[in-house]
Amino acid sequence: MESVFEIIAEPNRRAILALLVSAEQSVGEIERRLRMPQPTVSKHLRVLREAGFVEATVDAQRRLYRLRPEPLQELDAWLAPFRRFWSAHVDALERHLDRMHAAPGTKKSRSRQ
Amino acid sequence: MESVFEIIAEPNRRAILALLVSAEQSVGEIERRLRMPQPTVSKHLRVLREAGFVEATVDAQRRLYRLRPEPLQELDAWLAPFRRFWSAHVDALERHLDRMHAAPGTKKSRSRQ
DNA sequence: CACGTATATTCCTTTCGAGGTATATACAAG
DNA sequence: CTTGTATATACCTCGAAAGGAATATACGTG
Repeated sequence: MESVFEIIAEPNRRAILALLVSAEQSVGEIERRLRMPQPTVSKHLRVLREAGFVEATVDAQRRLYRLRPEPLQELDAWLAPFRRFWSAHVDALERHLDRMHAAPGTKKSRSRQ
Repeated sequence: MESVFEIIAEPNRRAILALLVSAEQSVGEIERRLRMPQPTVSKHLRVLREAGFVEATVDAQRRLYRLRPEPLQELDAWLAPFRRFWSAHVDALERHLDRMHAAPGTKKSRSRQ
């Protein structure tokens, strides 16, 4: 389970991350809110911790988990080239629609090129 | 393999997507460029196709695969809340550094609260 | 139609990760 | 020191997905 991508492939882990985005939570709180067995929560938290997605501070017997930004930023960076791609795509669509609007009756106007 | 996240968890699939971001490619081209056995390429392309990441057009015996934006946009949308989180984080860090700069000698200035 | 090329599919095997149950560890309080 | 609470870990089992090898399908050409 090397990569950021594998880490967030697991739905329960994504749920935990989504929960932590608002505020830090103890294991028990996560357990209750997500209705997830405690060992499951602990195991996923371990994975998230070792991958740098979360960090914990000790408060008596509790551990308070909070989000760390780096791995998600890495994911964001991975998306960058594709973002360029799809904005180009939207532009192309807009131009296409513009052309259709400019020349309305041209039924078989020429697909491709 | 339901989710977008599971699809991109596989490194070879990410490589294929990265390759297609510049231009459409035939299966053979992908095979050569990524030095991947042909059945492997075809199987990953199937997964990507069924998940809507790519589409193919037929050109004689070749199939030309190209990227589709939607699933990656979905991923981008999932990231949005976290983006808000980490920009807040950066802001907090900046404010913190500003304060340190303003009051330099205050060694044990008060952790927490 | 036979053949070559391009791609898809099938079958098999192996690996890995997730969940469940039980148990260990850590801390607080009486 | 015993008990209760909070969290972590160990062990086991199961399913799913990836890779390899072989084969099927589709198309073009002589």
